[in-house]
Amino acid sequence: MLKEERQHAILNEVELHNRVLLTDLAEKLDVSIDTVRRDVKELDAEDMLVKVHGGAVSLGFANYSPSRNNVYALDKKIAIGKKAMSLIRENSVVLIDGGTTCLELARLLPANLKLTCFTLSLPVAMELLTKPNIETIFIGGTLSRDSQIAMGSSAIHALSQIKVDYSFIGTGYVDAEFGLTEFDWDVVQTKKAVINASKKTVLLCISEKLNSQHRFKTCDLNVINTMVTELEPWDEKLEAFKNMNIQLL
Amino acid sequence: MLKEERQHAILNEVELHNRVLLTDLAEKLDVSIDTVRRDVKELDAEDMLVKVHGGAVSLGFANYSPSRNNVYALDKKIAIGKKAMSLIRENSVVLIDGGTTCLELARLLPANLKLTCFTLSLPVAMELLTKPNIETIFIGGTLSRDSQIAMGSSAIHALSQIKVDYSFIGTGYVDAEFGLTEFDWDVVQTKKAVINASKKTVLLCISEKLNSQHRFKTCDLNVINTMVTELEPWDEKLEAFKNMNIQLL
DNA sequence: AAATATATTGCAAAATACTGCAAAAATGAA
DNA sequence: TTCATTTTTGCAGTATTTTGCAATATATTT
Repeated sequence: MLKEERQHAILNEVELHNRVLLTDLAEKLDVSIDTVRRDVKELDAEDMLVKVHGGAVSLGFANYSPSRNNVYALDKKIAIGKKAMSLIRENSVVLIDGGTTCLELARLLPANLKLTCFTLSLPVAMELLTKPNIETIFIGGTLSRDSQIAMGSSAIHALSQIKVDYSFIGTGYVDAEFGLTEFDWDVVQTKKAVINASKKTVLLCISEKLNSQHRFKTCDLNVINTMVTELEPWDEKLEAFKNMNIQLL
Repeated sequence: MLKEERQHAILNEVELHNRVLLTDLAEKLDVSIDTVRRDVKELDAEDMLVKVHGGAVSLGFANYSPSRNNVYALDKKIAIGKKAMSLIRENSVVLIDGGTTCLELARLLPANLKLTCFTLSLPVAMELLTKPNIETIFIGGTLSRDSQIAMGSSAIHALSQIKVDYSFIGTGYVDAEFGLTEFDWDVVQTKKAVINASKKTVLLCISEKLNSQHRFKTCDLNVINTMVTELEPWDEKLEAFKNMNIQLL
């Protein structure tokens, strides 16, 4: 088989599936993984696809995936995502909310993890679609322009039909006493529906949001099962949350 | 055998198969491999084919590029989008399907147009969110990695709950006799649901797809109200579609 | 921190390409 | 036709490219 031929086959696979694993390509094309890796490297240099760890994604996809250039406190959010990852078991069913912290969690999901994943967020959905082993189900609804999240009655109704093992949610504000609060009423309604749709709810939250509040209340802290922050467990900022029935990560 | 004759044979092979191995050519033409190599080298210098390590590929094969591919039919699709735009009235409720042609329509929607817009397609949804006066509602469901579209029973159920003024759909293949067909069964099911959810259905279709067909049938042409192509109304390719009850744009 | 998966690097074997050369074939003028 | 000239062809030796493997480094996952 000609090298050019093989590279065409790779491009076709990538265009068709948007993301492919090098191991799959090697098997399908019946060459060593080194050869596929070299091919993908060349094609990447020619801007025919984008090489990623373990595989390749199509240009179209790489362009849709939102940039995280100006994400506030990115490293903290990555740290939170990594901690939250430890809760996810293979073949479980989870829901990932919108927001940049939840998006980081979606990014961190390994390509080989088998998972069923619900989401309300367009960017999260885009990210999940790059993972070959994740079945992604989008909860439809009216899309909010600024948060790029499905909301409204149809989203709430769709959520009422499911029960996931874990949901990972963000919040605008959190306070040990007042619980989770938001700026936006519709967001509150949707988050309530998310919490109802999950056996366990995990709150992802950077430390800046601790002990802050706003007008509309999503829920009390005791309905949250786990709170994940980037802080070490003994950090004093977490003091107020310690003698509540919440697992702190 | 004359050299010229042999080179013609080589070109034929290359045109026919897009790729040839020098070893195969040498055997088939019953000359040494050095001779075919020299022939291929000459043909390459004359830009009749592209010589590669171990063989040769046709010009089309060598120039293939997914990104360039996308801009290829872009003008046609933009033309179609503009024509389709003329059907959309302010404050109406429309549904825009997935596919690159429908995405062009979404791109062309003016920023000041007030509209309620349903869609199943992630890229279309992203695009619609950039338009300040369009209310976008995403039809949820299991997302297909390939087409980035919501499909499956939940999408179909959600579609059963709505009735839009116009739906704009694409198709894999269309034939005057066989109607609309697709490669993928799930896509067919979803498109059927889309058609049922709309008062009027508009098919957006570049001329390359006319008179082609595949395994699974979406619907007959008579359930389509309007077909939009980039062709002029009097184009002969449209002849077969003219005495059906379809508005041609 | 350990274990696993993926990447990179250098290397050697195999396949392919290039060079120069001589024999064979074709060409063309006497 | 004949013979010199040119072109074409195949061969042998040498370079280059491609490929898979192993060792090492890096990244990722547990």
